[in-house]
Amino acid sequence: MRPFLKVMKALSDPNRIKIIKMLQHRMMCVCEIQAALGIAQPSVSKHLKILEDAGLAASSKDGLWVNYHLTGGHDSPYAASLLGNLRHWLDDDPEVAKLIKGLPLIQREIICRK
Amino acid sequence: MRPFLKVMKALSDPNRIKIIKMLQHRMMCVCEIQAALGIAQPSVSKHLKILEDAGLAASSKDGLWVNYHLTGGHDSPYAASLLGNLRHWLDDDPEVAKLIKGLPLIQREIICRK
DNA sequence: TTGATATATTCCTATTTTAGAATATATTTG
DNA sequence: CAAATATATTCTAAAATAGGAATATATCAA
Repeated sequence: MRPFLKVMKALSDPNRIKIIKMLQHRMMCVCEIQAALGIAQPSVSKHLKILEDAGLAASSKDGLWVNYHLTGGHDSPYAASLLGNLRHWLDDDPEVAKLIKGLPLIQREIICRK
Repeated sequence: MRPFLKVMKALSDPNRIKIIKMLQHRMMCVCEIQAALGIAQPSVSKHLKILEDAGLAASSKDGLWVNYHLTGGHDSPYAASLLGNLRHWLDDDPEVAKLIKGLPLIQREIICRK
């Protein structure tokens, strides 16, 4: 039951759903996600940790950056199934659509690096 | 986004999942669910309301009793899909299995009617 | 090594969620 | 109509959640 509930809870927050929808298009580092969502950096890190714990996302370090990407849900059948559904769900949600449309403008070399 | 989140939130609570797993076997009234879960009656009513609002369950009155049953998810594609998955998911969860096994003993004529 | 930068963690606050007691509503029965 | 019963609603307290400020950690560059 626990792993199932973790996936459901992870998918119960709009910012985390937005993160997933963006990661469907490409991997992103924390500061890119922060810029896209317009929320504080620690909030982004915490959301990502919740997605990781649920088996929905994973990360790999690249120097200072930590790149996050979606998993295939190999650990969790629940994660696998929901990630599959979310592949097409919410594509026409206004907020999601706007985010995706603006995604090309979010580039770590421009957004980060003060 | 809102309807999707409603379904996810509705499925983020263990008692509500247990209710769904029981309703897969038969319709139940509030006092039967209360007896099965061992929680207060108002808590059951509130859980049921959340399941209804998400489009996962529906009710019909029969005298003093209110019978709850699962929907086909006709209002919500999210509800439909998740209900389909939950048809087999968590069947071997210990708590769920125990609940289902005890289901035949839960009969409104015996449980309710003081 | 020092300074700068990206990310994670801690701490605190505000909001939401859950649970149950008390109460209200509705329906059946006498 | 009055009593009994099943359910819903309200209210309050406890727990979980989300947010950001402050801080810690880690890596790169000079």
